[in-house]
Order: sequence, then C-alpha cells, then structure tokens
Amino acid sequence: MASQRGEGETTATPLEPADRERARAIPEAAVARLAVYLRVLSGMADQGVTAVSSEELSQAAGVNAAKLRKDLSYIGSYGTRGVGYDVEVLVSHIERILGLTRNHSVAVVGIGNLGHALANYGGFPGRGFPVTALFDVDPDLIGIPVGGIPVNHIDEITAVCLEREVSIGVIATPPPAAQSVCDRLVSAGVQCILNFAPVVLQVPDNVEVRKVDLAVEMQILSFHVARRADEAASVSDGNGLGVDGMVIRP
Amino acid sequence: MASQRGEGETTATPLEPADRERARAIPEAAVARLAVYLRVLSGMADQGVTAVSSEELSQAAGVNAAKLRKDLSYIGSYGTRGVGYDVEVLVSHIERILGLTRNHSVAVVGIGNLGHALANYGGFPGRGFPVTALFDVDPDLIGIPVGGIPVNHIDEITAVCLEREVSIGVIATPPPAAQSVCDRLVSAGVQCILNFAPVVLQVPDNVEVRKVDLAVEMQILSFHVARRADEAASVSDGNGLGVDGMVIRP
DNA sequence: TCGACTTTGTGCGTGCGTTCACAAGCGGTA
DNA sequence: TACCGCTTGTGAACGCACGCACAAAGTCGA
Ligand SMILES: NC(=O)c1ccc[n+]([C@@H]2O[C@H](COP(=O)([O-])OP(=O)(O)OC[C@H]3O[C@@H](n4cnc5c(N)ncnc54)[C@H](O)[C@@H]3O)[C@@H](O)[C@H]2O)c1
Ligand SMILES: NC(=O)c1ccc[n+]([C@@H]2O[C@H](COP(=O)([O-])OP(=O)(O)OC[C@H]3O[C@@H](n4cnc5c(N)ncnc54)[C@H](O)[C@@H]3O)[C@@H](O)[C@H]2O)c1
Repeated sequence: MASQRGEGETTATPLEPADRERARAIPEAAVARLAVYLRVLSGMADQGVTAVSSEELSQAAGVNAAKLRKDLSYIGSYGTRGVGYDVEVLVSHIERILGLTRNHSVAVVGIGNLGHALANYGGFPGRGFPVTALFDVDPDLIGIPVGGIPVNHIDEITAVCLEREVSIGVIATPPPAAQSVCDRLVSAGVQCILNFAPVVLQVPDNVEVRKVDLAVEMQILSFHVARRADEAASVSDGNGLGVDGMVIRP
Repeated sequence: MASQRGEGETTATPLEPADRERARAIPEAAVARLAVYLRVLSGMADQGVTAVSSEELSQAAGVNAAKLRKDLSYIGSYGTRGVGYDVEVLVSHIERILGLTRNHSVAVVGIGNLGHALANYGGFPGRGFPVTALFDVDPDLIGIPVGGIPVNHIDEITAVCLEREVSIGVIATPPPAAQSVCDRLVSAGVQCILNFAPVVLQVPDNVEVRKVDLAVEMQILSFHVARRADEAASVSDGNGLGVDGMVIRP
C-alpha cells in the first residue's frame, strides 16, 4: 500500500494563509473521515485508478456522498464538475491539510504484548509515522531490538525524544504507570499522545491526547447487543436466545 | 419504577419496559462515556470509596460535570440531592444498561502480532468479555494454545462460534482478508465486530461494526500538530492574516 | 458553437449533543 | 419542626453536524 511520499513535493510545505484558516475551521469529525478517504484513495491510486466521483468514493469509504463532498470542500475545491476528482490531486491535498507532508517520529513506551505488536507493525512507517524510539523499565528488555529499534530505559526518555525529534508518544504500559509515563513524555516536549492504557490522563492544554480503549469499544458493542435483544424480546416473546433461525440476509 | 436495590440479581437481568425505552434513547456518545464512568467508578469501589459527587466523578473521567449528570440521567435517577451518588449503585445500573450483566463471548480472528496481544490480554475476561475462540489460516498456528485457548482453523468458524455462543468477533487479520473474514463471522451469526484492519467493512444493517484504526488516530494527531505549528507561524508572521471574509471561531 | 448531461459545491432546514442555569429535593442543624 | 446549604436532575438555549436538494460549472457529442 503506501502511496509513496517525498516524491515531488518539498519536504516542509507550509500552508497558505487561506488554507490555514480553513484548517482551523475543519470539524474534528471531518478530520477523522479525511484520514479514511486518504487511505481509500491511496488504495485506488495503487490500483491505477486516476479519477473518482464523490459517489464512488463515498461508497468505498462507507459514508454519505453529500457528507463526503462537504468534507472535501473544507480543504478547498479540487473537483471538476461533471467529472469528479483526480485521485492524486486529492491525495496530495488531504496529506497537506493533515500535516503528512512532514514525517512524525513516534515513540512507544511499554514494550509488552501490545508494545511489541506496535513496534513490529509495518503499517506506520509507510504512512509517514516511523517508530524511532522504544522505552521500558524491564532490565531484560533494555538494549534488545524490537522491530529494528533497540529498547531504551524510560529514564532516557527526555534525551532520546529530543534527539530523535519524537512528536507522537504511544503509551502501552500497565494502567498504574500510564499517568507517570504521560508526564515524562510531556516534559520531554511531546505534545501528542496516543494512549492504550485504560486510564483517563491529565495533561496540560497544549497537549493532545487520543485514547484507544478496547474495553470501552466492547462495552459499546455490548450495549447494542442488549438493546437489540430487548427489542426482539418486546416484539416476540420474552426469549431472545438460543433457537432463533439466523435470519440474516443482506 | 424499579428503583429498589436489586442486589442478588440473577445473571440475566432483563430491562424493565421503562428502562428499555430509556436505553433506546441514550445518545451513542453518552454510551461511550458511560463505559468510562464505569471504569472510574470500579476503580473507586476497589479503593473503598462508597460515595461520589458529580463534580468529583466528572473530573476523574475528564468531562464536564453537567454532561456527566445528563449522561447519568439517561439511565435513571439514582443520585441523592445534596449528597451525590452511591458508587456501587451507580456501577450496577451502568452495567445493567450496557448489558454487562451477561457475559459476551469473544472470538479473535488472525493470531499474528496483534492477535497474540489480544488473546494474552487479561483485561477482557475480568470485564465480562471472555475470549473463547481464536482463528487463523496459518497451519503452524492451528492447535497451538494462545492465552490458554487453542487456535482453530478459520474454516471451523461457523461451528465453533455457534457452539461457544460468540457474540463479538475481533478482526486482526491483514487488510486483504478482513472483508472475507467479516462475511464469515456474519454468516456464523456474529452481530458485533471490532475491526483492527484498516479497511472499511461492508455489513448488513443488523450487524454493528466498530473500528480501531491506529493510522487514523495518528493522522488526527498529526493534523493538530500541523495546525498548532501554523498557528505559531501566523503569530510571528505578520502578513498571515490578511484574508477577508472567513470568520474564525475563538 | 451549442445543448444536454453529469457531478460538484453549498445554502438551508433539521435533529442531535452540549452547556448553562436553576428549581427541586435531601441531609444536617438548631 | 423549620431553616440552610449543598447537589442533583432537567428545561431550555445554543451550536455543530448531517443530509437534502439544487444551482453552478464543467465535459462531451453533435
Ligand atoms: N494487550 C492487549 O491486547 C491490550 C488490550 C487493551 C488494552 N491494553 C492495555 O495496553 C497496555 C499494555 O498492555 P500489554 O498487554 O502490552 O501489557 P504488558 O504487561 O504485556 O506490557 C507492559 C509493559 O510495560 C512495561 N512497563 C511497566 N511500567 C513501565 C513504566 N513505568 N515505564 C515504561 N514501561 C513500563 C512493562 O515492563 C511491560 O513490558 C495496558 O495498559 C493494557 O491495559 C492491552
Ligand atoms: N500490529 C499492530 O500494531 C497493528 C497496528 C494497527 C493495525 N494493525 C492491523 O491489524 C491487523 C493485524 O496486524 P498484525 O500485525 O497482527 O498482522 P500479522 O501479519 O502479524 O498477523 C495476521 C495474522 O492473520 C492471519 N490471517 C491471514 N489471513 C487470514 C484469514 N483469511 N483468516 C484468518 N487469519 C488470517 C495470518 O496467518 C496472521 O497470523 C492488520 O490488518 C494490521 O493492519 C496492526
């Protein structure tokens, strides 16, 4: 995958003033979808597709076509009426708005089960997020390379993060250590944090945190199971389990 | 109204009709937060805290106090004015609404880097989500126990899912296999899917999909880095804001 | 060159979610 | 018992986001 970057563009493309104001006004929800469009578009580009309509793209991305067009309009007018969008043009503009014209160095803290998976994962470097530093407290891990990067001791976090210009920190430690690790990342100058520990992190205003909480995801799914079961129960008899004849048809 | 403390409640607590209507009306966003409150409350309960005010709880959960109270009001009125909430009471009611009074059996498909981490993770069983089935296509993996569960071949997915009453399927395969795996899960009767593959899954209406997309998370972070950098640039850069029209929100 | 057709970009109504602000309700106290 | 201070629960206003529907704008063929 990975439509290669660093091709024709200058390494640090600053946004035009007009784009700057645009970027400020893009709704958070739209930003998340732009990232999805970008991936779909990259896939299309890899398959040699050069043009795409909002209808096609919206279906591939699983959203409403009007919403897609509105999302794209936040970043400018790069479509051609009557025709659609040029895939490469769209890719490059979304990348520019998302700040992907520059690489973002990633540090992973906590090289356990999850940390290993993240460090070994090949999907990030190809998308402009090279993992350049790994940290842990376990003496047995220090110095061992994981995914090609040797693990550093957490105490070296400030020096290493500064040296390697880490801009995104990933927390994959046990919950009790998460806040302390977060604090250390922040004082090392990291302003973006992706948190896997099921803990609500307290950070200063200038730091952006996103959390990935699998237990929460499952509980949301559970809620929908329950709601569905109740719906079924209130329609038919009081038994939603066991013998239903699997009536799922697309 | 079922307001009495129903301790000693049986494993399958059906929702009262009144609650059923409530549950249907809970905004999706609130459900996600309820799951967070639940975890914070569980932590408090473990530390012996028995009562909590909306102010305390909201700070621990990192949300606005008014929002927290509104969220809690969706599930009923279980607080005491002038005092606050009883931690255990709140825990049990949130669990009931989220459908956590019953266990949800989980199947993981794709036992690679990520699948191993998930299968080994101890955080799910403790929260009512026992992992009871693992699937892969790799012959070397079939039969090998991971986290105590032997890996089955993907071709056995229907039989095994039915037998073990799997209600949540987790997809951790490479992207090209994801849609096909999803289809097989669906035809095995699984109606809830958690997808780690960076692919937009197509599913029938009666199936609920949630996706965890790390690349998207990082790109959102990247967007904020870029926006912040531009902001800094426009402050030091005098001519940046000559553009007309566009109104910027504070 | 012109007209017909296609698809974008967006103004606008609608509905959901967030926030404010305060009355209602409860426990403690005199 | 009556009062006081505290916290909940919620009505109401607001703001954002979604999606419809259509004019604008371009392409293509004749
Ligand atoms: N494994 C999963 O599938 C999964 C799923 C959901 C959530 N999580 C969460 O992700 C986090 C990591 O999970 P895991 O399964 O990889 O745990 P793990 O126990 O396998 O690994 C944790 C690692 O963090 C290291 N560590 C501990 N304290 C540290 C500190 N102060 N500084 C740096 N490193 C430290 C440990 O040495 C260990 O290597 C946990 O918070 C867990 O709740 C994991
Ligand atoms: N590892 C990470 O940290 C990470 C991060 C983000 C996203 N992801 C995504 O998660 C998914 C899994 O990542 P990974 O690193 O574990 O990959 P992996 O290659 O280590 O493991 C994939 C596993 O899936 C199995 N598999 C392949 N086709 C299958 C099929 N049709 N049915 C069942 N099993 C099949 C393979 O045998 C392999 O064991 C990928 O889609 C990846 O993009 C992973």
